[in-house]
Amino acid sequence: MTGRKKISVVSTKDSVFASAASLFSSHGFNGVSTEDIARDASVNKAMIYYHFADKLALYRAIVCEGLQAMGETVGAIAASTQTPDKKLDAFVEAFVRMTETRPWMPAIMLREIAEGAPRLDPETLSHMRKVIEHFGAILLHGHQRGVFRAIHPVLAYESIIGPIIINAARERVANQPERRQLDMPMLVSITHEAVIGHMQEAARRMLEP
Amino acid sequence: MTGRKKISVVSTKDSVFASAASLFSSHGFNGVSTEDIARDASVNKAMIYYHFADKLALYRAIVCEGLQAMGETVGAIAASTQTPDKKLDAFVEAFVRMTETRPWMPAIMLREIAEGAPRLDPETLSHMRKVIEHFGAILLHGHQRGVFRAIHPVLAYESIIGPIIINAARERVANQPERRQLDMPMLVSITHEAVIGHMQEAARRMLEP
DNA sequence: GTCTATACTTCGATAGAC
DNA sequence: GTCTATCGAAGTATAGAC
Repeated sequence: MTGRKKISVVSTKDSVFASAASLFSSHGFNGVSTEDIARDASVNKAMIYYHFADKLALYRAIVCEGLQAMGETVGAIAASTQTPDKKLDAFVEAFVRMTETRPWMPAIMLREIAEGAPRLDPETLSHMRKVIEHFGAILLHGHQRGVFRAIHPVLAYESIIGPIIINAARERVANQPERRQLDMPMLVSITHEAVIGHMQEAARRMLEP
Repeated sequence: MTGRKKISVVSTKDSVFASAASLFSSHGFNGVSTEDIARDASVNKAMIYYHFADKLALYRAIVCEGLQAMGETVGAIAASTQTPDKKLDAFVEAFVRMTETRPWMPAIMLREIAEGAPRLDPETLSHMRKVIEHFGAILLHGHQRGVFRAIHPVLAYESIIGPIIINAARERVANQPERRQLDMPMLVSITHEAVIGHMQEAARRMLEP
């Protein structure tokens, strides 16, 4: 308890991380300047370079943290003793919950897919791979039990996480006040419970033998 | 036949368009400079500004052309006299064919979703809206005939086009020679026929009453 | 840990000759 | 239609005082 320097509950490093995550999510890596981040975090620009090696290291830290968490969550589901159907439901719900706890991730993931993840370091790529591998294990478990049909694991993976992250990214910008003017079908709001229910049902139907 | 100035089959304007489409697709609007485009098109940088008002106008022309074509294709399917099931199959196939005829579109669409399309002009947005509306008409047709269950049209739309464009974007970078080294599950190649078959089946199962 | 000032680079865009 | 040269703005990063 000695030497408490700050009253504020969040450190500058956390402020930078939070602002950068939000801005990178909205505008992409190249659409955000270090000045934008400093302004949003109410922090001096030089502080970014005190806490992170450079802009790229900051970006990587954000993506790595998110994918690591996803890898652990999906790994726990795959390793559990539930039935394949329950695992599938849990996988869908976990992905939707991730869009709540880390709302910056969906848009970032979409951009990484679009670009082929050229910026990600090996550690982050390994977390990304683990998510797919654990999902594949769930698929295999169900197939061996005869409750899932044979299916290409990558197509199945994309068919489940694709709609979830696209819907989350779409809804995130739809909820921005300045966009409320345009009444587009793309701007409707859908509850997360509805998304979970829809995707669990769609996934179950897709995998039924 | 008077005054033919050029031997080359493609005009400079088309070269600029093609190079810009490919580069924007790979690196995003902010990830590409006008110099990059000029170099790739083997054209002087000033020529870009002769044919297009500015970088943004060039980008918009590319997105607008692609979405207009999609809107017309889906509109024709919705207006046809086929059964709802056949329309659904045709919709899936049309989307996959679009990823072949305009391979730059999937990644661009993913980024536009991630950003909430802040760069698109009203005309382009209207083409985008038409695609969804025509898809919604197919859904309604099937529901009225009792062959599709009630379902949120936006969720259904995202559930079909999401996996298609994500798979196309993923495969596009997977096929780049310099990425072949990393053996990731994300780098497998899947034939378009397999994608069409999978998504037609998944869509049919999703919409079955 | 925090801030100011600045060096260095890249990029979008245009003027003007041919 | 094509090209060279260049201006001005914006962005990354660091040096160094406090």
